[in-house]
Formats: sequence, structure tokens, C-alpha cells
Amino acid sequence: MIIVINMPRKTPPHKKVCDCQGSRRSRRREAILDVLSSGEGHLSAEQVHKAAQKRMPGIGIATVYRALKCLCGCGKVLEFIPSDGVARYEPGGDKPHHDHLICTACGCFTEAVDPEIERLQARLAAKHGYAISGHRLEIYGLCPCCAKKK
Amino acid sequence: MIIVINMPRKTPPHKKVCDCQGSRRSRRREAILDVLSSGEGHLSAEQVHKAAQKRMPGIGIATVYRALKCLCGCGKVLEFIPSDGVARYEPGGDKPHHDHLICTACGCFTEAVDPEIERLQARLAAKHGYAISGHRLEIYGLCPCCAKKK
DNA sequence: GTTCTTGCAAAGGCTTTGCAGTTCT
DNA sequence: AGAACTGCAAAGCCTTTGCAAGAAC
Repeated sequence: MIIVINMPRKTPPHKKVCDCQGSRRSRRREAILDVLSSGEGHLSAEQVHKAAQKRMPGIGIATVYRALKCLCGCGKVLEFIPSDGVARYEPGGDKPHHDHLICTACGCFTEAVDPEIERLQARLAAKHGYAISGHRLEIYGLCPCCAKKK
Repeated sequence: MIIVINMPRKTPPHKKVCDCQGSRRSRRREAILDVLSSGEGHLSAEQVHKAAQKRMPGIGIATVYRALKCLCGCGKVLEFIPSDGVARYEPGGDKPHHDHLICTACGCFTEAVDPEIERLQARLAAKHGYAISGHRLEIYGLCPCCAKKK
């Protein structure tokens, strides 16, 4: 099974993010995790923040970012960064790997996976001498709803 | 043939970028295009700027960004945004579509393409009712050089 | 009491934009 | 002349960080 790995972002690795951190019970983190678990997924940090504020008024955006980093480190949340450069978050861990179909009209995300593609990716990597550790596939187009409207 | 399309970035579409613009002969734009054509490709805007300064001392970063946008609009340059969120540029137009293998150790880019994967992507999109307009595939791992070093 | 977490405000990195001056046609 | 291009500095967006206060263990 292939795990999606994002390119290293700006965060330098000298400041540990979630080795033993993120372990304390905290209402905000629980709220954030709850937002992602019960929500539609693929939320931006800002969207997570807004949703979390309904459950935890006063929660700050910095807390959201920090919690998301921790939760990503623990594997409880998955971060993925599409080509608009804005990170999206979804509940992780138990969820199997998947790629994304992204609607260029409404911006919605659909999860999809094709085992054959996964296999061929591994083959392609091997062909170029790469020791594959992850991948990211995004397919852009019109979702069924938006295609119908046109 | 599938063309890679990036998600819309922040630039709102009300300000036209390259309909009839970018047409004037300009030493800076020629320098920028030259950098990309003769260089190794996959350069960030900052790298393009640095290289362009050698040919055109005093050229500003804003000029580089504006020129790149124009050149992308004209198809002379391709922009692609990997998961670190920093745009990379490569000469476009005549070049056939390709995906990228990205080394997680040294950050180098390798171009690759597998027609079968392209086909399966189209199939996957169709299966979900998507009218596909583009895609982006990045495979992460250790490049042959870096793998050998470990 | 020690360590982790939080809010706020400030800063960071990449990119875009306003403006006045310059260059091209 | 008129439109496009340019450099500079300022601003924008998303994200991270320093700090002092608060909460968890």
C-alpha cells in the first residue's frame, strides 16, 4: 500500500511537532478532531477554524494550525495540498489511501482510487530508479453536477 | 492527450493576464524565456529571478512573476505547483505532457510519463462521472543518486 | 510543579498589485 | 501618442512563531 507523502513544507524539522506532543486531552483538539470526523472532509484550515468556533467559541486560528500539525503527526488527520497551495485536511488513520477528483467549477473533492494506477505508478518509479515512498494524484474536471448545468 | 491544469490560484480572473499582452518584444521577457529554455527546468520564481539577473542586471522579481504569468498564458511556459506550494516553471508548448518524480532527499525533479496511467486516469474520472480536463501526478521517493548514498 | 496548550499579535515566505516612470509600436 | 512593460515598495494570503497566561498531568 502506498502512503501519500507531501513535500516538506517550510516547517523546519528541528522543532518537533508531534513525537510525544499532542497527547494531552484538550477540548479544542477534541473539537477540531470532531469537526473533521463529522464534517465533509477536505476542509481548509480556515474552514476547520470556523467550524471549530461553533463548538469552542474563542478558539484561535493558531491553535487550529498547531492542532492540525499534531494530529497529522499522529496520523489522526491527513493533510493534502492541492495545486492552489492551500492545505486541506481530512480524518485519517483508518481511512484507506485515495486520490482526488477535483471539480474545476465548484471546487468540490471526490475521493477515488484505482489499484491498477497504484501499481503502474510503482512500476513507473522503479523504471526510473526511484525508491517510491508516496504519491499524489489529482484529476481535474467537471463533476457530474456541474457538467449537467452546462 | 491530457493537459495538466492547475487549480485556480488566488489571481482573480477579472484582470486579464495574457490575452493580447506579453506580445511586445522585451529584453527581460526574452531573458526569462531564455533562462527556462536553456536551464534545467523546474525552477522556482526565485531561481528564475536569480538566473535572469545574470543576463539582465536589475530585473525585479515582480517583472519575473508578471512575465511568467504571461508566458504561461501564452503556453510558452508551464507552471506546476507541487505540494510544497511553491510554483515551479518549465519551458512549455512543444514539450509533451509528463508527470514528475520528486526526490524527497535532494528535491530534484525527474520527468516521466506512462501512457497506461493516463488512460486509466481517464477511466477513473469517467467512472465517477467527471469530465476530465487535466491531472497532476507526483511520485515521491528517493532518486537513484540519493538511494545509493544511504 | 513541570510540561503542554492556548490566544494574541507579530513575523515569515511566496505572490500580487498600485503607481509613476520607461519602453515599445 | 497610446498601450504595454518595468522597478519599487506596499500589501495580500496562508502559515508559523514568540510570549505570557492558562490547563493538564
